[in-house]
Amino acid sequence: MNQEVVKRRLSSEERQSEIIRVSIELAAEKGVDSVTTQDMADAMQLTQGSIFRHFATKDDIWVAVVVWIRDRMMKVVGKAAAEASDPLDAIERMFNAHIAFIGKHPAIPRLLFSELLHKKNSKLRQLIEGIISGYEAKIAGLLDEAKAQSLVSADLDSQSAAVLYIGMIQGLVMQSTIFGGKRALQQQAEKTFPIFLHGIKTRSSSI
Amino acid sequence: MNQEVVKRRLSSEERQSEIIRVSIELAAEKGVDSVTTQDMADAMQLTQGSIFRHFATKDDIWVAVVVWIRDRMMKVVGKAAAEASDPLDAIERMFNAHIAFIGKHPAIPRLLFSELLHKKNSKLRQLIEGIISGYEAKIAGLLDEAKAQSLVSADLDSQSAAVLYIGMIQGLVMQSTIFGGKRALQQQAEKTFPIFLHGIKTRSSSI
DNA sequence: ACCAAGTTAGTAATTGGTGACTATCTTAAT
DNA sequence: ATTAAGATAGTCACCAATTACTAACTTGGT
Repeated sequence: MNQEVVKRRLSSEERQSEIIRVSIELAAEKGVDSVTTQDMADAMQLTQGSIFRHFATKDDIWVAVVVWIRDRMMKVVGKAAAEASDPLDAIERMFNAHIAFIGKHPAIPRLLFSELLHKKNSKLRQLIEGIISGYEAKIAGLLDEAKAQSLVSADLDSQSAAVLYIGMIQGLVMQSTIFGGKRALQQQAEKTFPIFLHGIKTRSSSI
Repeated sequence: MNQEVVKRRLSSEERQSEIIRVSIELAAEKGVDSVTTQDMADAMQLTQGSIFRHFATKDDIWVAVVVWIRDRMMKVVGKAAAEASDPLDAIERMFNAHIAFIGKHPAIPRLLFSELLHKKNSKLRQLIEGIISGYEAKIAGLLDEAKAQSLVSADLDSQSAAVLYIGMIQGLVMQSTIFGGKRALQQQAEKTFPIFLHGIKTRSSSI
């Protein structure tokens, strides 16, 4: 009758991963700020208090979430870049990897951009700032290489182009947040990247 | 001794404007979600309860804020576009007007992008979606005109370019949120726009 | 191989605090 | 004198964190 679901007891490490996972899920649904520890517990069929067996404070959970994201993203994007033949190819591969990653975890850009950035918190803020500015620096660096190889315009401002690159991703995410799901994201991304690419390629003397 | 500040009593209409004003200010400082009605009251030297003489619910305040932003932005951007000589010029003038407007009210993109977009609320969400998609449609429309006048590449996807345009603004805002103030925003914007512009101009057959 | 002792994850109830909203009184302005 | 804005003092709901306790593993000594 009572088909009792086997309630496994998880190790603290496993449970921490579980908490991180559901936190990301919940943040995708209702936004970071409105996710409560009760929500997390409900999503895991656990009591609210037991969360604090595994994390000292709720803030620590978000820190762990952002670290998780950073590590996964670095791995995925880094692998994509490693397979590239030249700097421009690397940027394109990173872009595609990034979009695919976001498609799998729609909550992530929402977590990184904007919301947590405005917390006084400092720990979280610094973490996120580090991720974004590191990413931007990586793109700018690749663009400098591309310039050295004459793949892009010599008078291109690499940093500004990197800002546009990241903005492009933000714009695509917002677009897909408003209209439709991830299918739209992929398709829209494919159409948008060439415009960016053309923007950084050699121009005809005049600005 | 007690240099009693003359505490004027405002009409409900005046007080509503005041509430909208301080709400935007506070949202810029600490993010929309963490602004309380107590914060607003403090900022106006008023008691918390009095707020509700002028707005029925807190949500109504944010609705009023977004409506205020929409009206101001439409006016500023619309005027900029009206002075333009051609569609591309209109886009550039709109961009500059938009950046200048954001420079004056740094909270605004934070209000529109992301945070309030993820509220179930519907009223607010619809309002914001309307603003963004309307803006995007306006840009896409101008790009279509530009295409008709052969000012941009004939095979340009106007909608994708509009996504990139909006993303560019988001990227610039985020950039200036992380590093430095509005001075940086203006300067960075001037360097970034030409890259976008070049991206939409005539390309050499191949994509 | 066994089991008592120790350890750790989970529960249930509670605490301290905060925030939106309200009912009632007070006062300034016409 | 009337009335609308503001003050005061609440209520109610929610939430992070804690505490006292229990159930389920793990392990070392026999």
